[in-house]
Amino acid sequence: MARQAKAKKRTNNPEGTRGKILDAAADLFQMRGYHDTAMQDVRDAAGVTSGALQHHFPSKKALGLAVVKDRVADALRSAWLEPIEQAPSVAEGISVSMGEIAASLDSQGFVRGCPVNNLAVELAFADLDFRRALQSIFDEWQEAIAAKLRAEAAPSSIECSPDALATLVVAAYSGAMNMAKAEQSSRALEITRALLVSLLRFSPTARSRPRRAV
Amino acid sequence: MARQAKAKKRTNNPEGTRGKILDAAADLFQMRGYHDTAMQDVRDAAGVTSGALQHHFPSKKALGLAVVKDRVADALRSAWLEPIEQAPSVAEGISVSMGEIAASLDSQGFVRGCPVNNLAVELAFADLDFRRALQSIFDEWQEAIAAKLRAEAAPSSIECSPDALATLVVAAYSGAMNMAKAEQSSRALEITRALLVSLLRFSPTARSRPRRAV
Amino acid sequence: MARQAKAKKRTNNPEGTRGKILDAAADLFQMRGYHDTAMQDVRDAAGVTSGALQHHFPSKKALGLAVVKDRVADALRSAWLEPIEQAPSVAEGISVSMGEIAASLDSQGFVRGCPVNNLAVELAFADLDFRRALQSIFDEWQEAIAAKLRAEAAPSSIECSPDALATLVVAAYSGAMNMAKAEQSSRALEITRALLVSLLRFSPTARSRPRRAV
Amino acid sequence: MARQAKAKKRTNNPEGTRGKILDAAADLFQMRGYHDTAMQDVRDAAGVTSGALQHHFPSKKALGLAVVKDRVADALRSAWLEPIEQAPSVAEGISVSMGEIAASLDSQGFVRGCPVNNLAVELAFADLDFRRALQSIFDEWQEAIAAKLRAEAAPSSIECSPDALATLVVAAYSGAMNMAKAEQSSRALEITRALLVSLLRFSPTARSRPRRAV
DNA sequence: ACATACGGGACAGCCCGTTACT
DNA sequence: AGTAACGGGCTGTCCCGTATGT
Repeated sequence: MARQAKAKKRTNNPEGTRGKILDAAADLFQMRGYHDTAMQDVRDAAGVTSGALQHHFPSKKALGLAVVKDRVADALRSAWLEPIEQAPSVAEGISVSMGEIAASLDSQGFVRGCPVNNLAVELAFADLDFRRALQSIFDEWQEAIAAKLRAEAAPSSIECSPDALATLVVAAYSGAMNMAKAEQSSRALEITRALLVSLLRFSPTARSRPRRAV
Repeated sequence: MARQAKAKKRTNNPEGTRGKILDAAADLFQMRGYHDTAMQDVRDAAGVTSGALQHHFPSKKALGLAVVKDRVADALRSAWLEPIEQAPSVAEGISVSMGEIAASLDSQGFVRGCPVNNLAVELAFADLDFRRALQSIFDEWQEAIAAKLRAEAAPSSIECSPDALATLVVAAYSGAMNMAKAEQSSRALEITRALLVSLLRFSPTARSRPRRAV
Repeated sequence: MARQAKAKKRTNNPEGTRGKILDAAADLFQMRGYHDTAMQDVRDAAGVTSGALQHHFPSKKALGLAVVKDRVADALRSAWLEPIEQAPSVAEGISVSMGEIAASLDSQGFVRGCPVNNLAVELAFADLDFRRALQSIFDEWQEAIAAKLRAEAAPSSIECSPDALATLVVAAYSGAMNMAKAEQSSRALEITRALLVSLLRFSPTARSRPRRAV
Repeated sequence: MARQAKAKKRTNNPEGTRGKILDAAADLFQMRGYHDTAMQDVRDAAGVTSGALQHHFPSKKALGLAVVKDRVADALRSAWLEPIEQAPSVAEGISVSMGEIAASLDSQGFVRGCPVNNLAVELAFADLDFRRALQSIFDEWQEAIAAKLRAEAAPSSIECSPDALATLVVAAYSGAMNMAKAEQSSRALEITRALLVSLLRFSPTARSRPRRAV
């Protein structure tokens, strides 16, 4: 995953100082949280000096927001948005996304949690700027799922509107990730994936059989 | 000669002092997070001195763990475990719990998030002791729901086992709370509540006609 | 070593709380120094509570002075004063004292230093009360040696007066102990002992043939 | 023309700042001891800010070790090593060194003790790093004297080897300084100086008589 | 652009002592 | 006599940000 030939769509100038800082910061923020990460930790992890760090990010908050916008958002895109767009159905897209995440958790051996979640829980209430940045990520996330759901044939009932279902999907995933973090296991993630998939297959939008949830 | 009445009188009240500290800490940890809360904030909020605080909680971590065990666990019990036990069905229990939480959010006007979630996301990965304490809360939570589900007649398929459903419920709630925190609104909570309830009503375990949710 | 039948010569009331505290404090002060020893360390080492400690010694300084008077002075007496008094000559007395101290250092495997020295160096300059207490110990020490020297016949030259020689002996021992502490070895102590002994044997005050050192 | 014009101007002077800190720390450590000196005292005495102090010395221990290496060692050099090297004989070198030290004590009116001694007694046992640093100072000290003794003609017996004599000299001085500190007087120092000098004059290196110590 | 020096403020933990209580 | 609660204050360290220097 490090220096792979295949470039991301957005050119992040991975060789640059800024990129190294963002990588290090994204990693530390996800692992230890924003407040428990000192700028000096970022500095050390990125292998740059305070001056260089200061040059690119005038404050810790600026760095945090940049991480949200330039790293977390991208991570979400590649882990969720793209798989769902390219999948034949929402159910399969979710299955793939969550499956791969769970698999990577298992291979890693530990669960650091979802970066969107982590930062949202830690900062959304206290800081308006972070809230806005994270909220727009959540919105984009739900909208991507809802759009795909809408594209899947049959009209849905009010209670099971695509928007509502999308919210449930994101919520269930987020919460499952929290639980996975608390128990350092992919168990909750796998269970949630299975239930979510079967729920979506038999949701009102599917035609094959009379509606039977799960 | 004047000695100013007996204003000097100090009254020992260990349980009271301890309780005040825990209350203040639980509040601050939920609102601002663990790392962003200074011991001095706790001290001030509780109206105690450093000495008293030190006496009851020798370290910040000890205070944090005590908050988890003596306050967060209790909050979960009264907000989730008891309503579910006393409700005629899981669906109704969940509906009541989440409904009341959403209602209190609306009346408050802001969303501080679920204390279990908040601490789990911030601390579970980095600190083993917090992880264990929070994990046992998650376990208890799921088990309470699963037990109630098991008591609701019809056997379920493997995928829809009471345990799995319970995990989904907790995950969906947790994630919805995260989203609610990110957007400072009870929207995600309400949507998740509605979907969860309808899902549970029509799940294999339900046999008779749906009952009215709160 | 705990509840042994064989009592020390001086009855220190080993069963009493006060004695336990003094023993623990003397030990800690010698090992870690006065300022690096917390009252709580003393409390823990002595196995008593803060209240009990407070009851016997109203302040840390009071405890320190009590240690000087009730423990350090006694230690000096049994390690130096008595051996010298009972020895046939000063040279032999010194040889015995320093030899035994060096031997106990070797068997212990570490050098904690001389308690008189340690406290004098740490406290004599800053605190008048400690200075006085320690100074009187130094005085007693020198006087005991000088008295014995005076009793050893031949008159001495001015430069080699008994008082001066006694000062040199105490100084050489103290400094050797410092060096022993710095290098954690009895080397300096042994060398100093040997030189001191041969010096005293051939000093103007000695008249007869040298006697065998212990 | 006051320096008021460019009040904002801050001038970087790393060596100067570092030196000021070391000077202040060396002084305080000698006067009040290591543990009784707060970093804030150093900060205030040096007239620097916490940030600057932290930048140059990341911890109190680092500062302490730097003081030993950059100040105490130098002080020893100018007070002992150089006088001895330049003196015609060891005896005279010692006489000069100790005499000047005693004289400065008298003119000061108080005795703060020998910095090597003070730190060795306070820290050598508990801290390995300090022990090593101080031990190497003691070694250098003895070696300088021993080397000069070796250069002084006649071969010596084993017991009165130059190394042994050097150890005695250092020990006697150290201990005398301890006593001087305890009684706040140069008395012990002067006595020790006189005895040491006369001892060395008649030491094996003198040819006139068959070896007879003192 | 990057690197070092510095400013000033906070934070968690500790520590000595006093006071209520048994 | 002995225990536990409590009162304040201090200490070493850290941390974020700015200024200087190259």
